[in-house]
Amino acid sequence: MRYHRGDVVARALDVLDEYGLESLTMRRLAAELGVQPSALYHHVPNKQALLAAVADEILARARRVRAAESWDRRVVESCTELRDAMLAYRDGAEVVVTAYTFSLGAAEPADELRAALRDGGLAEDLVDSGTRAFLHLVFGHTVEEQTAMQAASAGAIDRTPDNSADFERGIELLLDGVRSRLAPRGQYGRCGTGE
Amino acid sequence: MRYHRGDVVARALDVLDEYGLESLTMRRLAAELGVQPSALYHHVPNKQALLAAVADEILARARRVRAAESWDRRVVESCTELRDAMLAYRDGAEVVVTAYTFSLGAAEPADELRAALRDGGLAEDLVDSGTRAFLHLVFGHTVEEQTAMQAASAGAIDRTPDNSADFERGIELLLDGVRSRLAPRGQYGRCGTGE
DNA sequence: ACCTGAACACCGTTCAAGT
DNA sequence: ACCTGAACACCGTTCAAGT
Repeated sequence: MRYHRGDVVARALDVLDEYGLESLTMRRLAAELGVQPSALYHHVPNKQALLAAVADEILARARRVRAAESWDRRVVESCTELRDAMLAYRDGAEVVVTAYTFSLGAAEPADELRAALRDGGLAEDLVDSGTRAFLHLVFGHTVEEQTAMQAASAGAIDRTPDNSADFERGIELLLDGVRSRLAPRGQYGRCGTGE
Repeated sequence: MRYHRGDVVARALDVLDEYGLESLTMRRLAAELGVQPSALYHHVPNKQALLAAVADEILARARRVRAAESWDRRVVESCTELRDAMLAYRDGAEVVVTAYTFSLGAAEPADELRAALRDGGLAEDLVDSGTRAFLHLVFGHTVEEQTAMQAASAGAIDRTPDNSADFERGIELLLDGVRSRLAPRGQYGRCGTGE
C-alpha cells in the first residue's frame, strides 16, 4: 500500500487525537500505517515538519469565512474560532502553539486579527503588537484550559473551572484596551461600554 | 563526591544555560556531575520535577521586593521582572512556561499581579481573569522573543525586531483595558491617557 | 543516605538496497 | 517514487547490589 504526504499527516492527526502528543512518535505512526519508520522520511523531512503540518491541518479544518461585521466582533470571532480549532483535537493547543513559536504556522489567524484591528482604526504602530497580544492571550488561555481538562479527565483533578467565561473576559479586557486607544478626543462616553 | 538536591538543580541550570533545553537530559546532567544517571533519582523523582525545580530557581534568582507604588506601576514591574527572569537563562521562558502550564510553579508572580489588580480596584470577578491575561501576555511574548533571539544568534535569521517595545505595548494595551473598567461613571477623561 | 552496574523499553534519523 | 532492513547514537526510568 503506497501513501502520500496527505495520508501521513491525516494519520498523524488521528494518532494525536486518540493517543496524545507523547504517543505521536515516528515509529508509532509508521506502525499505524503498516510501514517501516524510515518510510516516513520519504513524505516528510523530519518530525518537526510533520508536527507543523498537523498544526496546519488542525487550523484548516476549522476555517470559516467571516461575515462582514464590526471590527470588534471579528476580533472576538477570530479568537473564538482559533480556540475552538485547537480544542477540537487532543493536545491540539500544544501542537499549534509550538508550530507558531517556530514560525511554522498560524499565519492566517494572525492575518485576520491584524486586518480587523486595522479596520477598527488602531494606530499602525500598534496593530502588530495588538495582533500578537490577542494571539498570546488565546494561545496561553487555550493551552492552560486544555491541559487542565485533560488532567481532569485523567482523574488528577476533579473540578474544572469555567474556562470559556475566563477566556471571554480576557479577550474583552484587551479589547477594551484597544477601544480606549480609538476613542476620539472629546467623545469619552464609549470607553468600557463595549459597544 | 556526594551531592544534595540543591547541587543537582543548580548544575541542571548551568547545563540549561550553556547547552540549551534539548541538551539537558538526565544522562547528560549525570555525566556533568560525574555520576551514573540512576543516581539522580535519589535527589529528584523524575525529569519533570527536575525541570519544575529549575523553573523555580530561575524565578527565585530574579526575585526583588517591590517598592510601595501605584497599582499600575506594580503590574508593569511584575511583568517586566518576570520577563527579565526568563530571559536571563537560555530557554528559560520555555522551562518556566512549561512548569506553569502543569501547575508546578510561577505562583509568586501570579500572586503579585493579583494583589496589584485588587489594589487597583478591579472587580473581584475580573481579578483572576486579568491576572491570567497578564501572565499569558508575558509568557507568550517572552517565549516568542527568546526563540527568535536564539534563532537569530544561531544564524537562522539576521534581523531581530524591537521586542521590548512590543512587549511594553502589549502590556500597556491590556492595562488600558483594566483602567477602562475602573473609570467611575461620569469621569471619563482618563480612559486611554494612561496616567 | 547516596551511588554503581546493568538492564528495559523505547526514541529520531540515515542509508544502502530493493521494486 | 516509495519502501525495507539494519544500523547509529541516543533517551527516561527501574532495581538489585554495594558502601
